[in-house]
Amino acid sequence: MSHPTRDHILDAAAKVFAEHGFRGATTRLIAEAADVNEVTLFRLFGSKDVLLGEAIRTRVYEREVSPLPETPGDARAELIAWAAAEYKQIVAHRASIRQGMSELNERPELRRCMAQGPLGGYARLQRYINALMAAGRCAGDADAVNAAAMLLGALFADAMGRDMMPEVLPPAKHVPHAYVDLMLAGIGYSARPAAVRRRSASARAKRSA
Amino acid sequence: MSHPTRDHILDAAAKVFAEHGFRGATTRLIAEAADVNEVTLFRLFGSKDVLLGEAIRTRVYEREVSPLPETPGDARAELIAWAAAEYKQIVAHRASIRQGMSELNERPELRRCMAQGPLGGYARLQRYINALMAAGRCAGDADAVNAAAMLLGALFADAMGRDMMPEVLPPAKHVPHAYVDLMLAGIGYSARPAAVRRRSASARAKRSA
DNA sequence: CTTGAAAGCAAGCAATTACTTGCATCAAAC
DNA sequence: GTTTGATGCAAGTAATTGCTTGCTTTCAAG
Repeated sequence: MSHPTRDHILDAAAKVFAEHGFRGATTRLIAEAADVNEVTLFRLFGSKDVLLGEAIRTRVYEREVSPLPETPGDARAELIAWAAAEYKQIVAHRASIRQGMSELNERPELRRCMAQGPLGGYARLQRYINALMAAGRCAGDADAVNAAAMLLGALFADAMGRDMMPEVLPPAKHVPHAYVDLMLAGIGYSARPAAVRRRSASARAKRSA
Repeated sequence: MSHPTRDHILDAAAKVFAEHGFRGATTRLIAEAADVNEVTLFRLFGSKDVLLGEAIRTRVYEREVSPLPETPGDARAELIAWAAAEYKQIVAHRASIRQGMSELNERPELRRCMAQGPLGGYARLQRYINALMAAGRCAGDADAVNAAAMLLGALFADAMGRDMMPEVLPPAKHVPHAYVDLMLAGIGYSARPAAVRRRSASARAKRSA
């Protein structure tokens, strides 16, 4: 290739990183994957650290955030759509995410940009659940932090674990609605807005313990 | 040290692996951590692969399985105790687990022994939930696979994410009961055995969507 | 056609790493 | 006291890796 673009090289670098991790992503491997002379990497980026840093930042962690309405309408449908989008992204980047997490000890500067995406997701979901609660559409004693952590955690763990042990997980197609429904039931959600609220199952379980 | 034991070296190797991963766990680093001459490693184990393989297998993935009764009694208490034990183990080994997951591409032979522990947990939890259902103590349309995946997934993701973004997660002490209560509420659990079952919140949500 | 910037290519360098070899040391078994 | 077996130590080897250098090729703008 006579005019390799920065983008082209960054794509290749991100791919090699996803497969082999930081140490395993040698400049020779990256050059080969980009179909570019190794020297070009150094001329364009200066060092492996800079190249991989930019690749990881721009190709993995600067993901678009999925939309979730500020004021809940059909909560189940909205949450399933949102969860499906989040899940899809995590699955798509699962290899890079695994590598990134394992690199946290040795490259702590990545922590902030790694946490950025997930943090946004948690915050958005918490706001949404709080809005549901404020509208009287779920149990009054529901905890948005717990519920958001549980749903996003389940999505994350599912995406990470499916490669390793698909047989104990729900079928991939059911993932978003399976976890969303469980979470909604967990916070005592009812589809009818402003319906009369009973004590939630959670409250019942707690009281009787 | 004049008589370094295999165990001592394996402990050190597992520790170095947890911090630096497979490639980063150089034989020099391991020898230094074990306070042993590097040559001793090769005399005792033959190669880095064998040494680290045994270290990972015996120190990380051959974890004891937490007990969960075959026939549920006080389900909330039993599940919280079990979840707390599982969570504690995941947290304790979180660094090694991260490294192990990132190494799956390059050392697929570890997959089986890596999945062994989690698989047992999922299976055990699924059986327990099915027993709850059979006893009529939760919604008849509950799905043990989904519920088990959600609870264990939340515990796993919480343990993995807490280093990176503790601020969006429940306080560490609340983790077991927070997720267990959400899951129980999600499957429509009631503490009273053989109580009259209403349609679960999950079923309500589904029907109205 | 000339020129200049950017890419390729071959070679190499210094550091690291897995692993080996040869020898000295030391402690306990006989 | 001597043997024996395991360890430490110093040195070295071959391969890998990040990065550099010097030179040639390419290609489009002027």
